[in-house]
Amino acid sequence: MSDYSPQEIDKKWQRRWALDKLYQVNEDSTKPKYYALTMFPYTSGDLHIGHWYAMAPSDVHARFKRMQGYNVLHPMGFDAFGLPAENAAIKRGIHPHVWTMKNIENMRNQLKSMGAIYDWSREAITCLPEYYKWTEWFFLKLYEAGLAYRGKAPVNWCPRCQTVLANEQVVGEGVCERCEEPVTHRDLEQWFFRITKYADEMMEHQGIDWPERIKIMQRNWVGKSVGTELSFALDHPAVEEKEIRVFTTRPDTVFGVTFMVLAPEHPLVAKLTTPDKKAAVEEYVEMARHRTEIERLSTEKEKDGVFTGAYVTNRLNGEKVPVWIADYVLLSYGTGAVMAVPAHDTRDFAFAKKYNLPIKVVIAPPEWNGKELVEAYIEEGTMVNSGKFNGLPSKQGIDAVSEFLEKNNWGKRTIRYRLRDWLISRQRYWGAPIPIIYCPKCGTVPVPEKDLPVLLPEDAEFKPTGESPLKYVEHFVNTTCPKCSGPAKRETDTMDTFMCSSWYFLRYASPGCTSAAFDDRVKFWMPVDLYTGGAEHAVMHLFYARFFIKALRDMGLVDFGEPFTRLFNQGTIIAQRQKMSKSRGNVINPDGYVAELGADAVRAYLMFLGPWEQGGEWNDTGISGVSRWLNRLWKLVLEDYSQNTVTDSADSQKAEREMSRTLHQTIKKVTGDLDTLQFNTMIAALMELTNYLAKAKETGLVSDTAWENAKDTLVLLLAPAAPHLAEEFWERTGHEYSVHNQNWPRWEEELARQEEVVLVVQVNGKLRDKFAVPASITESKAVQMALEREKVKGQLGDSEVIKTIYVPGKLVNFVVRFRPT
RNA sequence: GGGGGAGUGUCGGAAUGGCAGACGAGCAUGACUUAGGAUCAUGUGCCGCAAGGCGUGGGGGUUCAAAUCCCCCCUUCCCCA
Repeated sequence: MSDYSPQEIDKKWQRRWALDKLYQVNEDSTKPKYYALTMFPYTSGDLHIGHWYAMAPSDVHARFKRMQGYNVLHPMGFDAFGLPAENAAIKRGIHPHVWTMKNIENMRNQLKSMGAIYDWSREAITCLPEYYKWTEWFFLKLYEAGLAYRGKAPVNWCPRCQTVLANEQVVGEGVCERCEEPVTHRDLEQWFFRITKYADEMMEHQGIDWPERIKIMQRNWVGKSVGTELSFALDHPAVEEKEIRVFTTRPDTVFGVTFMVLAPEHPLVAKLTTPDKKAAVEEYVEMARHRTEIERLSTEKEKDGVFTGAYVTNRLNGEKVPVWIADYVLLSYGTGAVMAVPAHDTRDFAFAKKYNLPIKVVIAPPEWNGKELVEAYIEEGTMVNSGKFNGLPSKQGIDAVSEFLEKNNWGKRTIRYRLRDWLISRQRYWGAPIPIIYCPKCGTVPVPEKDLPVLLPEDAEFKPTGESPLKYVEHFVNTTCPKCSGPAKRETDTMDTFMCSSWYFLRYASPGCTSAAFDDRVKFWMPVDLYTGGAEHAVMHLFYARFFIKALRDMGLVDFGEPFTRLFNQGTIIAQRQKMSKSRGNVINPDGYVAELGADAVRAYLMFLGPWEQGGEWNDTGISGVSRWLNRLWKLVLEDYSQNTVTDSADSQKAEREMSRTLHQTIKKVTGDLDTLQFNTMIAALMELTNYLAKAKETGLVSDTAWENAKDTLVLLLAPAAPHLAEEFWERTGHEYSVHNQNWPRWEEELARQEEVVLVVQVNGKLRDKFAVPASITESKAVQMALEREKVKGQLGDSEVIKTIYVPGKLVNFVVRFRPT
């Protein structure tokens, strides 16, 4: 028997599988389909162990489903447009296309070394014209459907880099990720997708099996609040506006308003401020400008503000209330003004206390005795001090007051969302061009479908000017209007790369389709049965992809409304107790481990180091443990077995029964763990089986056929986790290629059942003894046997047994009262 | 501040109301060996000579029985503001 040399085995089988097209997928409908998708990687350069952590276990699951008889699609591709490619161009003078394709080449080879069942003939690369042609097409479709529009919007702007930044590039306390300059805002004409049209539907996750946490994040992201927008009358000589509008979810408390607060940046502030307050107000506005939003909204920080000297009138009761400014009110959120009800809002309460503003109770807590509140009462209660609404439960008051406000034209019930439309314009080169032409005569004209793709010109210059590099490529910009054939100009912004990743799963299902973005094969494969990836995409990619599919559904292009039926988020893998990052220099590259210990050891270790959803720490001694296990397996499976002929057949029958039981129990455990993606305990179960079989081999009690059967079962169970080693075993033990085309072993409940169980005996819930009994033992027999045990007798003494608890096959618990001695 | 996780031996973790610590790492002792970061065997939660007692971040509760369910607190990670 030769030694286990994973390097050779890896290469040998990877070559063979590729040659035989073993993992090529077709739309064979004789088997149930299973679409297992892993989020595709960004083409950053090389694959680190984090990528393996995302991909190896999902490959194991896909392989398992394949052996279970499903027609499995488990594709791979590359998210290839994006900023880093452009930065590389600026920094090192390499063209983004060259940089990206080189990275893909490298990453593809690394991926191949993992031994996954990716069908490379279905690969999708988002930066190639054959792909982004259809990304552009989707833009046109959304435009036709009225879901794409152009409008002015503030964008993040770094004054030092002279460039627009994506939200993700604004880090920490609002600074540029590259130069750490504080980011400012600029107003630019931008393209948006009307994702807010789907706000309500985006909060629903009916019929899909997603982690609660992600669903909650998405609901919070939509941030629906039902309330009323109402106005306060303003009568100020210097101001045209005759009212200030506020939004509240608690119209039942409007009678309790004792002041109003404007955001310091509110356009009315300068006009409203009386001369005597001017200095203080200006000073405060200046100070607020230097605070971050986090500081401003933190409830730990004491709220401060200043009085403007102006007043507004509460229309419900005619009371004049002072107008303050405070930085806990943000202009960007809501109307930039809030009505303050200190009695029933925590922040308003603190503010009122600090500045000695009146606190007027309008919602009486149950059994309130008219005393001053020591803290804001935010719960429901009975309306008081509220004119004709007095005595009404506050819950009904919300409707009653809203109705009254509406009748008088002082307000309107409104639903407000935190969700904003999706801004897809990027002032960048390395993305799919927005297929729009601006004609002086015809206005905004979409590029006709037949003219797609709008190709990215190769000869752009990458200066960080803050404008799209395409703007300076004259042969790109200058074009003719598709309508009137007059001279016209192209849109020079490109699309957010999340646009590319919002439909790539459709492309995998339609490889080679040149006449459309996708074809009927999508009907066969979609929706994705299991989607796995990091949770960081909760309110970005996963959100956008859902929106996309809903929009396509409404256009009649697909017949389902959710792209991903089941979602699972794996955790993060860390190194040296920290997240891996290039700057920390703790990035683990899998290549060295693969070269030394083989792909199977890396795969198995990643599964074994902890629960997949928790992630964990990479650790060199940990992988050596797994590697040792594979070496032990090598010996166990390939060394000759010889039955110990001196044993009688009763012993050997018993041993065979036990072995069969262990096998069936392991099949059950491993199958269950693979279904629920609990890879760590699956590997542990396989290790246990290995240890068990090693002992059985030594005793040599079972027949040759029983041994062969046990070995084969082990190899089959191992096949998804360690595909190379299992294939080698399969060949060397004389089976027909390939192990990966075999059926997944089934267990029989009858054979997995224990014949003997260990019964635990407790006295008053404390463990006192345990002994083996037949699994079929009756309650009375079990109790009787327990009472006869010496240790139990000693514990019980002459005390009185009040109650006996029996859990079948598990334990007997005697509840006793000790006699006083 | 709000929302969501997590806290168990020396370490990664297992057990989701019923034997706490599966599996692996580490450590210890022994075997084999010229040698060992190899392999094999045995042991390994803590206190105790033992009988026994204690033990799942801390405190309280429910239960015959709690790592697991409930309440309060502490620590920590992630997301949002």
